[in-house]
Amino acid sequence: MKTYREENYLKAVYQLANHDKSKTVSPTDIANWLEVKPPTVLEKLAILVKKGYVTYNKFDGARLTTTGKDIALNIVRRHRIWETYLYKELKFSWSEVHEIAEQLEHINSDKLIDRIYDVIGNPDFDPHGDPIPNKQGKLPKSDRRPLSQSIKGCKCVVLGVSEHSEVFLNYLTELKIGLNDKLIVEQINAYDDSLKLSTKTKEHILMSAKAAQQILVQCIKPNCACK
Amino acid sequence: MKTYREENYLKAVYQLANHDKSKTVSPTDIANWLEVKPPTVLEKLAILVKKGYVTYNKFDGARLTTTGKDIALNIVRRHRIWETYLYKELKFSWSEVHEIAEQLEHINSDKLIDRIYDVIGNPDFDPHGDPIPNKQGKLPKSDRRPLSQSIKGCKCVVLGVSEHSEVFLNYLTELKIGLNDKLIVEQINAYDDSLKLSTKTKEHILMSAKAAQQILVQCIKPNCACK
DNA sequence: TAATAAAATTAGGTTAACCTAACTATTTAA
DNA sequence: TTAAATAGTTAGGTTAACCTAATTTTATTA
Repeated sequence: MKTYREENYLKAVYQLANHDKSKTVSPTDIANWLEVKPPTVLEKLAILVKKGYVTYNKFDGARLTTTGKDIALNIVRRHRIWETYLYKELKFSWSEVHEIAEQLEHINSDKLIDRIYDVIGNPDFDPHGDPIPNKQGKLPKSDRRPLSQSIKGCKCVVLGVSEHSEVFLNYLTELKIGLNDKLIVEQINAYDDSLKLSTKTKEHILMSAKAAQQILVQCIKPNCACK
Repeated sequence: MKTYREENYLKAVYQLANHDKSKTVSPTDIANWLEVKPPTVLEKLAILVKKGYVTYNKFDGARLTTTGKDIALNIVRRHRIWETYLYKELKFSWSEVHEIAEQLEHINSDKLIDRIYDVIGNPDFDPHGDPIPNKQGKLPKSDRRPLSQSIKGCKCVVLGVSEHSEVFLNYLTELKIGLNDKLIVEQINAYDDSLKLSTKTKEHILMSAKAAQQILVQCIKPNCACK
């Protein structure tokens, strides 16, 4: 039996591991993420280890086993499907969908998920550009990297954002930058790495390196030297 | 803070009280309904009494206070809105909606409920004909009573069912009797109280008293002597 | 590298929500 | 009307999920 708490612990491990792949997932990280105290996490980790969902030791931190990852990906799937549904079908805004999806993701009905996934047209990506795992837990391929890694002259398409905060999303809306928009990097300021961009609708957009790090793009300029 | 368990206890008291208004709601009734043991119920009742949601004593059983009733009716509201939504928008069948709505009713987002209530067209009744309480916990008026109380010659409109089991609903579907259908009572068998009915599409339908007790109707024959 | 800070861990405690077993009070029925 | 059955209650126990405080490890930095 998987309770919603157990699901949340597994999802936390998954998300923390993916957020920074170079770092191990420590009990303290999980505790901060879930807003509980480290001893609570240790206790739960022991249970998850016993159930075969994670491995844990002080040096490698917590890692999901294959089974654990399957469960985590299924919750991520449900979350992203609900977010898309709330956004597209029920006309919720960017900033509202996450919190409600956090609750809805724990509703236990495959048929319901299948049904709403059909209604939204079986997309591969949610409205943030995040990939929706399939039923087998496989993520659709997408070659995304931060806009900040672009070089001058690069032409990219916006495929997502790595920050989901309201203030950031509103900032993008103001700049009229949205999913699937094409950006041309006109200039990169060598001093602070800020960018000058142009889009179809707007030219000479100035953007800080900080913001550019949160925008995920794919280069579509043939033979571009960008990484 | 209202947990989903607390919500379920209050809903149970509400439903048991409404199911048989002449009977008090005993700890054992609640225990059977929620599939827990009586001591568990007693314990929870003490908490609910302390919180001011119910009153309890051995002789009157459990009764909801005004506050408790407001909470219970809000859950009933959410449940019936979700059932209608699942049925009408997501094309779930009669027999599937209840179980999923049992989970969805605990999702805490007034905005979500408002949104889906709008989508289904702000109806007063759910697909079982059960009234949907408004936000203030007021039930829409409906004058319903069992078909079994009809007399010969009575003409009634079907406004609901008091049994929601799959087998019963399938039986009605077979007889082509649905919500808002009109029935004429041709004959009542004095021996076993079985009825002979006719509808627009079918004549001489035989129905047991048992089934007729579960169908809720309103008489639409002017000056009918039925009760 | 020794002192300090931070993280991991252990020990022990709380609360909610469940349980069984035993007992008491109330009904029901012989 | 008394014995048997049923319902209500109390006592005491378990587990999950949290906690704080104290201790041990590990990492950082002066």
